[in-house]
Amino acid sequence: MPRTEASNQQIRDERREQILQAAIKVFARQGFSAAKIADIAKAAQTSHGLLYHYFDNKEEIFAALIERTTHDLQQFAEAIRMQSGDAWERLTWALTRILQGLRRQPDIYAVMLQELANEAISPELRQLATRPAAILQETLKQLIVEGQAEGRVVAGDPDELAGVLTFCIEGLSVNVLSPYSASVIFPKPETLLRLVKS
Amino acid sequence: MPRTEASNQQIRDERREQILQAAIKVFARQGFSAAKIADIAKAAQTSHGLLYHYFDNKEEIFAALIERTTHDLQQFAEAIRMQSGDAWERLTWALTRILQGLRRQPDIYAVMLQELANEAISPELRQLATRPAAILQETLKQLIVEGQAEGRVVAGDPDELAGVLTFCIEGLSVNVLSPYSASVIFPKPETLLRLVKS
DNA sequence: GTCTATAAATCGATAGAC
DNA sequence: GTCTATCGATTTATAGAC
Repeated sequence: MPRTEASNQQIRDERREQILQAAIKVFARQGFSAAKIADIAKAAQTSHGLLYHYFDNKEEIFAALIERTTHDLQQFAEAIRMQSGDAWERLTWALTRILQGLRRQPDIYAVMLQELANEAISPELRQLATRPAAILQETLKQLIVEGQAEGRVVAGDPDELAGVLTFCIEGLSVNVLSPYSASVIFPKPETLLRLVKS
Repeated sequence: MPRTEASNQQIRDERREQILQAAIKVFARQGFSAAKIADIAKAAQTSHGLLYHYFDNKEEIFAALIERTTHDLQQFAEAIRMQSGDAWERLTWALTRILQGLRRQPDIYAVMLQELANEAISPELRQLATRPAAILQETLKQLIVEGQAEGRVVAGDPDELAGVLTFCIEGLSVNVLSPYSASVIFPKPETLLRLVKS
């Protein structure tokens, strides 16, 4: 009995997912350039030959990761808008969720940040890589602007305030990934919120 | 007339300095792994062969950078202690100086951060690379503890507070280095200080 | 769909001339 | 002290068998 087209498709989807998950881990810990195709293949428990069956090259894998992250963050932004409560409550909720996500999976945030300035990546891809952080920052900015109208967020340039929050999250992600991160203290949401509280 | 020993020494010192300055730029923009010896040599305006006359290998260059940065930050910490005024005033001075330094030379901060989690670097070197950030954080912590005794710094875990400030500085440095950093807003010292102000 | 073997290119590091 | 030529190892990517 031959494999059906449907089950073949399922196999492909699973493999692709395996590879992407492995790539996140490897990119986060080695950086794009040092990450070897063989490393990703090993982490995904496949041969490196098969990897080229799913992606044209290393940049394609990276691009797929960035696109997924961009999509995830857009959904997150949407979820925040759907959240009930005033802007301050939604800002609290958002930062709490972000810090939780960072605890479970710091890898993707670290990839996002580390490759921003990396000239080893093509300019087109690097520009793509700026998107997730931009979405995050823009989302926070919206909440800050609304919060200022409510009087619960301190006056001041909302871009500056959203930027500082973003820097914090990015800096934390890389520190968490360090093998010497035992002493890294995860800030509480309230600690970060002090930055913008009026 | 042959070159004297003294002038030879001066040539060596200058070359070494040229190479280190070039290495900072290249490491910051490409990361340790993607940074090619040829790139560093070109930026330093020497042949790549000569580079090996001054350093045994790529890791040695990186180690020299880290050591210098560690030394510079130790001196900075000492300068802060020498500063007059209470802890709050010295904390303000310190953050102002750090942000100024980041404007002029974001490269070394970015190198510090980006290689923290990079497994392409030997464990010994990576541990060394944790020192500069640790010194920075420890210095800020001291000021925070003193500031809390004065009542001008908010109560709370000083390690957490110092950590958040450090994350901000690190995150900012990488964003500034990105070629798409036109929209990055340098936070004012007062903005960061809100995180710890009582 | 998956693997192994291999081609082709890149890059760190060395040797030797000046 | 400095350079060019080159080796050797690593790694991306492909080809072809199963």
